[in-house]
Amino acid sequence: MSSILPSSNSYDDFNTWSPSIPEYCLQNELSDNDILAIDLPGNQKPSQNNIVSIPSTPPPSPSNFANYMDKYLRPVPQDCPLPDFSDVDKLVASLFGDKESPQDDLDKYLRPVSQYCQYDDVSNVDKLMTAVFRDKKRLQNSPDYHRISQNRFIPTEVDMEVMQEINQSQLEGGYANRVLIYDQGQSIQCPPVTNGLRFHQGGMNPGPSFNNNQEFNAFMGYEPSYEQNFLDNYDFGTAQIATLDDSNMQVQDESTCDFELTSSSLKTANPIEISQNPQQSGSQRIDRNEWFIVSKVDGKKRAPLLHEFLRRLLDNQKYSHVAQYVDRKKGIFTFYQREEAANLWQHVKARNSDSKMTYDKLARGIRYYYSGGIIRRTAGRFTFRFGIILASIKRSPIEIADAIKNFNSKLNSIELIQHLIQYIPNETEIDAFNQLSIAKEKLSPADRLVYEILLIPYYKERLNTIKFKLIFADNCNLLNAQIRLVNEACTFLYHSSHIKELLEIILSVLNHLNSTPTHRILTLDDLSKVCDLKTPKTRIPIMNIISQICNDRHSDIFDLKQNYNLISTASKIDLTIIKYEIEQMKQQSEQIQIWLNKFDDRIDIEVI
DNA sequence: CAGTCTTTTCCTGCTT
DNA sequence: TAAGCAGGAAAAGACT
Repeated sequence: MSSILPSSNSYDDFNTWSPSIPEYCLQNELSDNDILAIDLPGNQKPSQNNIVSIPSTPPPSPSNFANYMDKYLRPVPQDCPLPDFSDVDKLVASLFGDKESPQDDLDKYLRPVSQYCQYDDVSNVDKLMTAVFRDKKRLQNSPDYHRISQNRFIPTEVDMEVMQEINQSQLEGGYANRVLIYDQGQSIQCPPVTNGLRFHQGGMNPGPSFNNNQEFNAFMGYEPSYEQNFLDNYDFGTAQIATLDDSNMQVQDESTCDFELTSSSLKTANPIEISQNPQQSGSQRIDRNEWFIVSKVDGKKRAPLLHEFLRRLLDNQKYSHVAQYVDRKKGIFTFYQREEAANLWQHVKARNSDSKMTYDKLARGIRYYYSGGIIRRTAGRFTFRFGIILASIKRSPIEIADAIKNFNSKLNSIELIQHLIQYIPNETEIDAFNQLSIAKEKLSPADRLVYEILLIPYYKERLNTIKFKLIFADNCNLLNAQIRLVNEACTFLYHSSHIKELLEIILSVLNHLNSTPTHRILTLDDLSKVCDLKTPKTRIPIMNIISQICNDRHSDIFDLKQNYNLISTASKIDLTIIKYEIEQMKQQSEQIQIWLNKFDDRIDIEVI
């Protein structure tokens, strides 16, 4: 595919597409006094003689711009359309016994993600756009800037000493300086030495080096649980994929947009909030609504039962200081602040009483669950373990076990199956069941269910097969939705002339400011780091200059905002995770094929 | 209003 | 020895 950008190295070509600073001056009728550059070769001490006008030669052209564009924003291959999961039922059928359906379908649906969409880092562009919009806003509203014409702003604070200070502190360290001087001596020095960007002079030129403060993809709290030995423990986790949260897709309204100008505001764009603030005990407000259970049948709200309260407590990071899972997979949890937990329970529970709830009483309530198998004993202090939830299931243990044996996924919810997988008994427990001293009829419902399941041949494999069957379609649809979104964002970016324009401006400015021949040409690789750069003295972001140029000459770039949602959302999707999930699903389906072949009594296998 | 379920309260004995 | 745990007994709130 041909790029809209010139591939030639010639400055002439460069001038035709890149708005260089001198051109910018010329076209805006600015004099040499408006914008100057300091050119200081080597460690030469600065003086007035070093202040020269911007060289007439434009900055070197990033000759590989087009290549970078291709590298970062590769188009979607035309011959590989997105998968359509509309016939996922057929696919499931092919996996679970319907030999008419070709097995190839699975490969078709679970192709490597690289075949659907190709991009490396949408988030870089996301950050850039954020910075540009942010500075535009700041330009318009900030008291720190003074509007000198319709679209021109200068810092209100005149810092006449900035030149000397920069000369002293920067040049001793061997940095070259470029200072843009706006009107009467008001100066913006760029690039700064803060944030790790240094412009080395002389000798080997390593080019700009940046802090290695790579943003990590916050990704809505996803914790990748990479099972190395998943074939051993058969635990097919539900695909944990980023949920498309609409609330995070909204671009802030112009009138309420309030970006901070500190570099940390970008680093924490998508924080995972892990509160470390312990709740004060006693009189703190407890929002009961937070704890209410909403009935699936009639939508009525009610206070939680004790075991429901415990689940919610443990699932809420806010209360991690009160109680936390020691081993989430096994359902083992510990109270860290017992009286705090009791206090919470006091305010949340349905039945009222004048007396104070204590941990002792709370624990007695928990111990009542032992007999039903909802919670089991552990050896640890203040430590309990969840058992199998049968409270909300009306069918008998024998019915449930029967459904598992016959792969009846309609009679088994994914919650129950996951739960059963979670609490598959260990060797000791299996031995205990084998040497049962009491009649099986006298077991608790939970124990009776485990007892019945243990009698089923290949019960672990059956449970995992049913689980895979139950979540496969949902997983496919979720993956598909996310891939589609990334794909759309890639396509948009690749074809967006505004994005190209923006990137060109940024690269032009940066290369111009760093235009001595020995300096490495800045490329798209460097763009994401540019967002945080500020002048050391006046703390003016580089992006401010970019914004100003956009404001003055390319205001149509701000139209990008209309499509910003798409890029912003897509940039939060981590393709690595999607790739991992697809790979997992493939492995699982292969494993299930093996299992299905060994289920000797594979009778009445129900096909969805 | 009775019956049921789920705690709540209090307690004794046992264990760590 | 104190603190925590186990579980019996009875009562009580909430719900059906």
